[in-house]
Amino acid sequence: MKVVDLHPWPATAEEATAIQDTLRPLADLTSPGPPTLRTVAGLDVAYADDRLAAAVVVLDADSLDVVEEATVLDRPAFPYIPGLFAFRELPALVGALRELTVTPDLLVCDGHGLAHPKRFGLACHLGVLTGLPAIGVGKTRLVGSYDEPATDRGAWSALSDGGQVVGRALRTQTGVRPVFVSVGHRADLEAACALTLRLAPRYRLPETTRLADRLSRRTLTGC
DNA sequence: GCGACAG
DNA sequence: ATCTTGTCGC
Repeated sequence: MKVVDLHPWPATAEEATAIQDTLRPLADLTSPGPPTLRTVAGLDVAYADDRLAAAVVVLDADSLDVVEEATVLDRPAFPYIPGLFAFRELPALVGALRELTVTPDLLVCDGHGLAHPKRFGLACHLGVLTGLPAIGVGKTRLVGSYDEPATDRGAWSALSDGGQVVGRALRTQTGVRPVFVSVGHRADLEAACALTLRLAPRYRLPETTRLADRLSRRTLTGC
């Protein structure tokens, strides 16, 4: 699939923050979500020493069967700084997306979107660069506070930061820790949570990110 | 100054 | 993210 170029690429944290400020207004935070959902892509990155492997796995939205996979071996493009995490993985992830022959209807990112100190996490960034609907599903919190959701699958509570609801703590399986869902691009919070639940029929994490995680690790090991 | 801090 | 054994529980 086609993805816009990433330049200019930041050399400093200040430049990276400036790019976030520039792109933030382009994120669509209120659309109802993809009208038709045929394919869904999960993205993840694995690290070893100074190398990384980015993986994208495209699933059939109904059967959750794998439709296509793509990987890219690379070096971290930026140091890890909370809030600027996206700049570390973006080039490799975009490279993997470019190799896809099918254009997915949704991107499921491991990390946050709106639930970010500057309201522009990885899910927003990838959504804007690709133009595709994107949501963030994080394993841990970056910003905000929340009440512990009820114990049953589907239970949730608002994740609030700076007097604003930036996401939800969503229980995807009864009795497991919640995941943190936030809007990325072209899909509102309600849709993002419904999609997350649909993609996580059996485990805490969506099948998209579980499969992308597996693929990224295998790629790093087998080379 | 002291914590908190996606992956 | 990654380093890592056994162990508690369904």
